[in-house]
Amino acid sequence: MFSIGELSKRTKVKVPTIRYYEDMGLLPEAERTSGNQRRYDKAGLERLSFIRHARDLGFSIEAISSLIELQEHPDRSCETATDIAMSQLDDVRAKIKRLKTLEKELSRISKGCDGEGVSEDCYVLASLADHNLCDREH
Amino acid sequence: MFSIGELSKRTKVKVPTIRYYEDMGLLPEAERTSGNQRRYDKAGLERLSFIRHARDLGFSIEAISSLIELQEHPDRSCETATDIAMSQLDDVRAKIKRLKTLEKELSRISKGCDGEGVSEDCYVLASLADHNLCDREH
DNA sequence: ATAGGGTCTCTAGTAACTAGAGGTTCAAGA
DNA sequence: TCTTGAACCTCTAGTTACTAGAGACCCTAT
Repeated sequence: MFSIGELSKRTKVKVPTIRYYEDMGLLPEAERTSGNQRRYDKAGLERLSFIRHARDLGFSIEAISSLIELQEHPDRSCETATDIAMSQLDDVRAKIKRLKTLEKELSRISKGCDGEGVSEDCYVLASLADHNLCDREH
Repeated sequence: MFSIGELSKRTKVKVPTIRYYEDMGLLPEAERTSGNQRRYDKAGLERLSFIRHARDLGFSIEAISSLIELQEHPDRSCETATDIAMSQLDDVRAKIKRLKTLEKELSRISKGCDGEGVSEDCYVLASLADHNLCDREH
């Protein structure tokens, strides 16, 4: 059994965040000492690692809740879990696509006036003001 | 002179968002009719288009504020504006990199069990629980 | 026994909006 | 000119996923 601070160190999840996850129902209510402090065991550690990992992958708290529920009622869980992961994957792919467009535009914009000379009008500001300069819609 | 609804239609920025931008100081306080309704002109339209475009590119409200201030005091503005754009570009590139890693992991996870048969243990849940299955740190 | 670091709860703040309540104004048609 | 209803007004509160702070209490090592 170890304290919340210890759990925090091992999982790299901050202490208030752990309490927040408990409030949100992602973590079960922790056991307490007689002095009301939370104590955790290996199961708690694993559960929190799972959550942390899923958050790192961009799953929302809500999605993680579903995943955890599936874990606890494992009848037909795999398909739904796969669905959740795939929709997460769609999101990620859409974000990448969008960001690549932005990268293009931004690199064009930033290159505008870092040499000498062209200080009369700022190319950055002009580019932002005039959407027509963009290659694509966004 | 046109109403906030009209401005909203033309810029595709929602009405409450326009008011929010005014509160935040991104937009100057709008002129009002005798009945206290906001009225805008071409300058207002251009300013909001600028903001919208910059937001689309992922600039924070704070960054946009700086950009607007530079616009209004154009002495040496170009270098700072370029700096802001470049740091934005760095952010975008970092996000792309990170998302690509996630994409790989997620596509590996989702492929785990969409065939038949393997329903005993859910690969999605197992993958999320065990970070060691990942190719890289994240 | 006591010191000080860790922990407790609770409230409020963050970014960038969005939604709703309750009331007022504008513009078009009768 | 009057009326009606859509659009507008302000203000408060809610969203997501936390983070920060206040003030009080606990735990452990010396």
